[in-house]
Amino acid sequence: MPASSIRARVRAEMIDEIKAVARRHLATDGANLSLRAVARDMGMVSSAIYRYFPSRDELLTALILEAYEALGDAVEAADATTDRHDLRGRWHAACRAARDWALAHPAEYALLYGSPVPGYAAPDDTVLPAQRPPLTMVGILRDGLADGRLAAPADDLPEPVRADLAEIAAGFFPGLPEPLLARGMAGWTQLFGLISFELFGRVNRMIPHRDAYFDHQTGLMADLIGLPR
Amino acid sequence: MPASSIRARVRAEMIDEIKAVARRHLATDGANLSLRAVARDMGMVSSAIYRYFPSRDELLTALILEAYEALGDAVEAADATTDRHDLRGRWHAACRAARDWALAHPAEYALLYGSPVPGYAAPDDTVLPAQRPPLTMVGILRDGLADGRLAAPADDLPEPVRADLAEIAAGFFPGLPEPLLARGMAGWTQLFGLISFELFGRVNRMIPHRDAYFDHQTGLMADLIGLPR
DNA sequence: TACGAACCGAGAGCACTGCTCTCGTTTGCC
DNA sequence: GGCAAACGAGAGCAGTGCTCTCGGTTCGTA
Repeated sequence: MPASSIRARVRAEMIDEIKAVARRHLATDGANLSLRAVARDMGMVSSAIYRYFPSRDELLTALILEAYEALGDAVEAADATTDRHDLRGRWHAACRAARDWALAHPAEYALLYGSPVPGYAAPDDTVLPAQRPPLTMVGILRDGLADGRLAAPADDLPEPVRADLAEIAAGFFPGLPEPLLARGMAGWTQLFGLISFELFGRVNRMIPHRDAYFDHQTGLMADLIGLPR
Repeated sequence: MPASSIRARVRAEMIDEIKAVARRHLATDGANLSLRAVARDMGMVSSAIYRYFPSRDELLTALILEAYEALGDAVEAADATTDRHDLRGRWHAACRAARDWALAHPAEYALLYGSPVPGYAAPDDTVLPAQRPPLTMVGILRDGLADGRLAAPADDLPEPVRADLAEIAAGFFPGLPEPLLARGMAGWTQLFGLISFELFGRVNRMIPHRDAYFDHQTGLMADLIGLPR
């Protein structure tokens, strides 16, 4: 039985519609979202929006959260639908999924990974969703290690780095060797750089064949990690 | 003989002062630069700024250009003051210089490498200065190849990728093997990702020892490239 | 079932933004 | 010396995020 039903339901619908309209504006007009424009699109007055979101930043936060979840879903789904033992295939699938999502939602990607808005501080809610893509990628390494298809590299890390990585491993991948984690994070870092360069238009004029270039670059990181061909 | 002297000099000084004040605002208030605030700081009325810059975007462009040059200077200087034959030392020096500059000028770095401003399109003037850091880094590889301290990897690239890279090589590093260029670009891409992650605060809470982590991560890319220890 | 409280949308208003236009004044070249 | 270009100030326009007030609706509860 719906506790506070009708009102609560239309309220939830309103919130969804505001987010949808805002997302549309984000896609067309770019990052600087105008609350007033969203309100206009909904046939409302700007102050009415404040019944649902206490500020423009809160609206942005809601969009960011959903975007993180969407990106995480895409990456995890791509990984999950690839042969568990095909480590390299999973790596490429995850990378491509992230890129595809970013190319399909450039403004939202910029919201997630672009320059942070000055006054804006990402709330803690966003921390976990933001970790899903890198966790997926490192998960591939863990699986490879588990079934013997992947060997941990013998890098000797400086002690502070090893300790930091050990802390991370303890939280997410108990037992994962630090050198392997380090290489996996390098792969994730490079993936982010690849997508950002492409999306923010810094290499486009130099590299026409972006799909093939992307695959080759992520393949290089797969080599660095040691994923078998 | 100063063609149009006093007035022109005063004008140039005004332009410099506006840029200086704007840069200060950028550093304190973040990316959304307010023309009016700059004008206020200079004891002027906002419309007076328009005598020197046709729009806020033009002011930003001027700042971006100078920032690119500053970053390029820093990276090139770091490389130039390292033993020519110490390839790995040069690589690390260039990477650290880029990171140090970014940490010292976070707002300007965000201007260069953050999400692009919606309406704003980077003018062609910025293309060459923007290429200085990656060119410096690939230059290290070229030097290493020239004096035999570095061997070109035997990656076989997909033909379109090889062709794109060959085009780039032809323009900047004639004769540089495409597989080596590809790995160098992977290094540059990862460097950008590393700095962005650190600056935009995505890994900070997980990795306290950032300096050591940074060096290790850039060292991994040096390994991938084949720079001798 | 009636009432009070919570919720909601509209509207006015504040301080701010980029930018334009006009109006005197100053400046410097022919 | 005169004239045009350059200059700074001011008013004003359209837009922004956000606050506050005012009526009207809705809902939980007594």
